Amino acid sequence: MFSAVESRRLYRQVADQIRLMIIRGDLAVGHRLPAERDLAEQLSVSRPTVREALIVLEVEGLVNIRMGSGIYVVRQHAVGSTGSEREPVEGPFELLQARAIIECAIAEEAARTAKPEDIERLDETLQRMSGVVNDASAVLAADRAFHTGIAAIVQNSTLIRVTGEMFDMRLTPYFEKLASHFEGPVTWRSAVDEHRVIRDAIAAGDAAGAKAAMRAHLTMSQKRFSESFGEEFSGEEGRGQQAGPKKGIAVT
Amino acid sequence: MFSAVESRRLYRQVADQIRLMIIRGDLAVGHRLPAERDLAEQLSVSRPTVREALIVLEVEGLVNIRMGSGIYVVRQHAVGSTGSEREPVEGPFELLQARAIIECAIAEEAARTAKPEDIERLDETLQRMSGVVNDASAVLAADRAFHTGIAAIVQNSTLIRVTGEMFDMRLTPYFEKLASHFEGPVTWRSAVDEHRVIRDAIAAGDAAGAKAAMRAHLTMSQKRFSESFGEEFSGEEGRGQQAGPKKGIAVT
DNA sequence: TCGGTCAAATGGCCTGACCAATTGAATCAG
DNA sequence: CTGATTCAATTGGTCAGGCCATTTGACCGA
Repeated sequence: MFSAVESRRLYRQVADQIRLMIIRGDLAVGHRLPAERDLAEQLSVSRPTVREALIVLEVEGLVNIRMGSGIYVVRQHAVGSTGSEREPVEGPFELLQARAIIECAIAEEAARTAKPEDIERLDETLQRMSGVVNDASAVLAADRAFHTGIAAIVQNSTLIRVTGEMFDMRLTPYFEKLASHFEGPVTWRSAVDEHRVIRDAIAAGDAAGAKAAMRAHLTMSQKRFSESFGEEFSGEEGRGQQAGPKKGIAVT
Repeated sequence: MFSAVESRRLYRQVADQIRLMIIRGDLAVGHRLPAERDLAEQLSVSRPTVREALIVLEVEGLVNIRMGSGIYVVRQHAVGSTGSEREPVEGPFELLQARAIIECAIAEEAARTAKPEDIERLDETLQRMSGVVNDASAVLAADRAFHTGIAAIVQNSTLIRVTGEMFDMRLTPYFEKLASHFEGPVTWRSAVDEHRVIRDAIAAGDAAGAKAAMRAHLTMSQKRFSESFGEEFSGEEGRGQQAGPKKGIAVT
């Protein structure tokens, strides 16, 4: 649906066309594309439209644009999670399972390496989160900070990023709309308590305990999510996505 | 270096500025940005420049552009591996450490859940990889397939994607250039052997063994990477990035 | 052979115009 | 009074044309 709408824009179509030529190898890595003016003429579109298409491809990482020189192909396939790499669609339960596997491993590692200042930083996020359970956006930010804060103990920016991205993946516009209307202070307080258990295990250097606590937390989170999700679908079968749910959403 | 050059382009600066406003919460998720014409006036730039900046942000996943309606903030932080979310820059050793933590956890889980047809698929990737050790791009693809194939055993598309992305993160344009010129059949064969050990542990349902085998493989990979990296810098100190290396690069 | 200059080609940005899509207000009909 | 229709205003999409900044390669002179 979104995809169909998107592809109507001319600059997106031009980007798609050029991307296809790159993927097929017609435009080889390391080589230069025709100039913007030439592309515009060949494709019978305006030059700004070509520019816009090339910007799409540059952000995707396929090309490198150099002023005065030209546009160079740097990769044959898009990097990362933009565009088609996001398909097939990842379901919410898949996301939670992935988080369980990944974040448990990170918590385990964090328990082995944590220093007092790391624990202080975790405590700050806990304190902050406790104080904002009634503020939907602030509590989400604090929640995110706690999870990425555990990754930060390992001092690995890839882990921090992956943790943050997985957290953000749950915050699609749909779920964010739910959160802004029906947040649950009670469920957030439960989440804070569960965070404390994780914090304590990490502080104690108990790797197995940290893993188990994170597993328990994410399991509870999944349970809360499943309950609200099930209710959503059973009660709003034909209404589309604009209807509100009956209860607060699950929280980590 | 690359970052400094990039930020000179006005549309990139405008995108950076708007992104910052989104990250800070000045432009809240779900809300509409000012119109292109208004943004252009406020920022004292032309409207096409604003358009180009907004296209950057749309590809990054921060905004959604709707013709006739406006531009809406959909996320507070960029999704995936494009744009500023990549900063701070993730180093190659950080990436390997992250992979060790994440992929060991995935291998462990895979050993608990693998079925015979899963093992057959792993065997196919091993066989394929063995047959293409002299073809740089094909061996990389087979290598990637093995790693994502382990994630696929868990039947979790988030894990498949994260694994694939981490694999791809090593394949920056610089490293791809190295690979295309100086691949190493000997190192690839070592990698295949290490893959077999992982495969065998998974097939045996030995979670701890799978974890240890993956850890050993990624450790060896890191060792090979460190050796080639060190040689690269010591031998080509002032040449910039266009010089070729003296040896093959490390492989997983 | 090497360094400097210059012209051509390239991308970057701007102005102005017109078209397509959306939204909300006003009007009309039942 | 309520619901449907119409229309104007606003929005993004695309184009044409122009000029500026940067890069590259050819040419010339020492």
